[in-house]
Amino acid sequence: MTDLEKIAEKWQKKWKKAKIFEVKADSKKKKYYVLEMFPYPSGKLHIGHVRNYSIGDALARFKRMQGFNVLYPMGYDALGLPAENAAIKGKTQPREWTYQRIKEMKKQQEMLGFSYDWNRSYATSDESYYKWNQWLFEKFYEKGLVYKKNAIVNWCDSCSTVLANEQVVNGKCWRCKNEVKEKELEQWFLKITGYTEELLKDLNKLEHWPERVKLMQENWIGKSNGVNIKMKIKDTKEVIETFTTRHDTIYGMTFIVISPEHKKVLDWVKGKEIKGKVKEFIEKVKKESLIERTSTKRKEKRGLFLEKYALHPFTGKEIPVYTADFVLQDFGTGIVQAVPAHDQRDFDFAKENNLPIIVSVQPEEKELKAEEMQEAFEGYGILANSGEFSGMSSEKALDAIADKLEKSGQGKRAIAYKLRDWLISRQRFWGTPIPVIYCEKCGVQLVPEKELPVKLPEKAEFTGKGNPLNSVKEFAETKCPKCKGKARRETDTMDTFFDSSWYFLKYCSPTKEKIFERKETEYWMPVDQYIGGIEHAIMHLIYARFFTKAIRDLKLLKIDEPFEKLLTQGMVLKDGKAMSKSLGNAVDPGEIIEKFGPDTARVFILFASNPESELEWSEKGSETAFRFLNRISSLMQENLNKAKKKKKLNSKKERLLQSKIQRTVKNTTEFIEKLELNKAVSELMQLTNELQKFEEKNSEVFWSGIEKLILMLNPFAPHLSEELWEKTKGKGFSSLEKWPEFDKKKIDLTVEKEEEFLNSVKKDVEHIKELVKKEKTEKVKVFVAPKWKWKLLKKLFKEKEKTENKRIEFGQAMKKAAELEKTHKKELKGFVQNAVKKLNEMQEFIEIKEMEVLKENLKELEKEFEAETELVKAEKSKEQKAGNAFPLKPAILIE
RNA sequence: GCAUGGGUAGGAAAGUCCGGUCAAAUCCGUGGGGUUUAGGACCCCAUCCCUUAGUGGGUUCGCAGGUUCGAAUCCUGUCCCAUGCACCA
Repeated sequence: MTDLEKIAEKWQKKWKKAKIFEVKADSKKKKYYVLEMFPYPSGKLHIGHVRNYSIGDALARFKRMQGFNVLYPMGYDALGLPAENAAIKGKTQPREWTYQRIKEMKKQQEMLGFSYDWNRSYATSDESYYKWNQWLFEKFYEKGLVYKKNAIVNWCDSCSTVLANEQVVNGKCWRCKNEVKEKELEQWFLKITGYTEELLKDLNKLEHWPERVKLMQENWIGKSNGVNIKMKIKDTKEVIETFTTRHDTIYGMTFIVISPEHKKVLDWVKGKEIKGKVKEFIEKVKKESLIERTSTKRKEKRGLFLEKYALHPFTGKEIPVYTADFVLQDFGTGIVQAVPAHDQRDFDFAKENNLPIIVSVQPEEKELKAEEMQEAFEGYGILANSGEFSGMSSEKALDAIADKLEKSGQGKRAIAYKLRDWLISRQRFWGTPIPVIYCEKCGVQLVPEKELPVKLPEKAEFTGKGNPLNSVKEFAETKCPKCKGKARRETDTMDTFFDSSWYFLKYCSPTKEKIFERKETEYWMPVDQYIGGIEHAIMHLIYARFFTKAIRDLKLLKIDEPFEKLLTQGMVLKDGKAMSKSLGNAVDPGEIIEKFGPDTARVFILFASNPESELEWSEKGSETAFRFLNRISSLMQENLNKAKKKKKLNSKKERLLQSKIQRTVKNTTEFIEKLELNKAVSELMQLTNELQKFEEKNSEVFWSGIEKLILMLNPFAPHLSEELWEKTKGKGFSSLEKWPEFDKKKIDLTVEKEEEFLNSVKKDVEHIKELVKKEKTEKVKVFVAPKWKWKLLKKLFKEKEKTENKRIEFGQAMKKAAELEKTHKKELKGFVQNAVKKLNEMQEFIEIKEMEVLKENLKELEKEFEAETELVKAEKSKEQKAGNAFPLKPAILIE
């Protein structure tokens, strides 16, 4: 309601004025760096943004209250296509459009009351930011981490630019979902493959990353251990190399497949009759979009015989060489040994082309016969038809065969990765200009450091065709920095993922003179908690890790990994579907803020679901949150007049409430620490209920509960927290208060457990009653026995069951008592005895004529069954090993 | 196909690591009552099924088995769902 809105505005102003969220590096203080993935400024805040920032702000506020020096910044990933598309559509320029959106977005963020240090904010489209993109590019160039090459690249028609491999999702453009084509172009690459091993290995260091993200990166890197095998081509001096991880099947090789893009293919068919056919085939493959080519739905494999034979390295047999579309150019060597018996793809191809099948690995269960096989056997087994290796297991053969290849110089162990170098050229305007000049005489020249940044022109024409930078003469035409002659500027710009690969470093020290102040940056880094969407699991998160390592190797920083903890938040759904503009089902968070204020929006979104799970949007949900906040508010304000004459009480109820308050403090703290914020809110709701039910609203406990509740509310509903804090205390900021600390001493276990315990006893008694009724007996014996004696008891009574018609059952109350006595020895001295007493008293309620309660009186029984003492001992040590506290339980004997 | 994470009351979502206090927190929804000019809001009670004044009984935590005196919780198998990867040799 407007009330909450007014409060929000009031406190946002106060915070700003008092500058309470501005921070400085201070080596004396413990730091904590909370970071959300910065947004692309599309203008309006999406509900997913609200969720993202509500999580981050809750943590930032929590850590701040715990006494940490908290860095919590916000910025804008402001370069990129949408601005340019807007320019094509309308009369605006990308710059104008972008900064307008940033303004709008920032306003909304401020309305929500996030505790950012706005002083450190920037946009990647600021010249003072992208200057350092260019600077880094040059440093990387000098280090050999940047290179230009002619390559087959992924081309998106609708974005009219190339894409990195990471940006191709299922053969489609990650942004516009258009099908991606192959195109041959000269482009700039970053040598991320120089860090493949480290990127893979260091995943182990990331203990606090979600397993699935690490797994996705691992898969993306795609390491395969295998061998490269050299094979001579018959009647020539040529040697080709195949890569395989299954060299144990080498004797099953019946043909070779080379990828259609491989240079050798055209070489080989030169001047031959099949040339035409082969060329046609290659063209066909190239024209196919990636999605068609890699579809698993298509089973048939297309290929051609190249009229060449390779010689088997061990047997010297002639092996025909084919080219086929199922072999990829850029994995391994682009050539594979085909073993139809043990690889499904090879099997399919062999069947279609009538190629022989040789079984070289036999599974253990049955014997394979080549003629009868319906599918390939891809498992490990025992080698057959494999010369000297026949009879060996696959596992052993892998090593033995690799050894033999290496010794004979016919091959060596090799590792292949799926990860390729990162293509960063983009044929677009609104990106960081690549600081390179092409001179006819001097070739590729870097723009001298002093001349950085290479600025984007103020204006350009956006026709939607080609890169607008090409048509800006002042930009494209330049002089060679070396010979001062006529030269042309690189008009490709950088992939915007370049910008976001190091932006978290810039927040640490917003200086303009350097890329960053080392000392400050090293103080703040690494990011302690990073929060963002799962969609960046590979692209952004692997690039950022790569940059951090590369920057370390430039000796600019000493940090290996940028993000200590990672939380990947779930999506916000409506009717089970992701919300999106294109589906037209997006909820505007602005409406809720207007209706209920920012606190409500935040509490609702945090309470509705665990941050990692998906969140189902509901209209009612925000009302709940709103009511909850109002309830706290009125609970406090209605009783404010009673606060002055606080009474000290010492009733059981009061002690129970005190315990409850402490439990809430403990649980809430732990939940926020684990970022299980929905549970934290639930805890606060429970405490609110308890406080409301508590009758003595003028008591000290009640008010200490209220105070703690208000403080613990700050991370979730900061404005209301401040308002209520001011009302109780008269001054100050709750945001600057100390987070309530759990005080074990204030928990009154005795009282707390009493009821619980009595209930247990009651249950046991009731159980006894029931048994009595069923068994129609009038006599009951209750033994209180350690658990390790149960086995014995059981045996004992099994006998009696037969001979004397007696039964045994086990209760639980005494166990409870015993456990408590053990873990809380001092507080609960004599609890067990009490329990026994209670149990005796309970007899009154049971219509049993005779009931004995005996504690550990089993010695006599043991004597009766002396042979069983060994059993008892064994059970006892087993229990103790398992660390069971004090497994004392009553055994009930019915006679 | 491979990998990971899940399946809990009308809905969302705790509890599962560490078995007994679990017919199972919390929130919504639904029903009843109080307050209110009405609506809303607020407060109280109920909400798996049968039964009672309190109470008692029955059936539940995807499905099927197993371990145990005792299983939502441990073990085995199985089905379903979500996400990611996928002609990677």
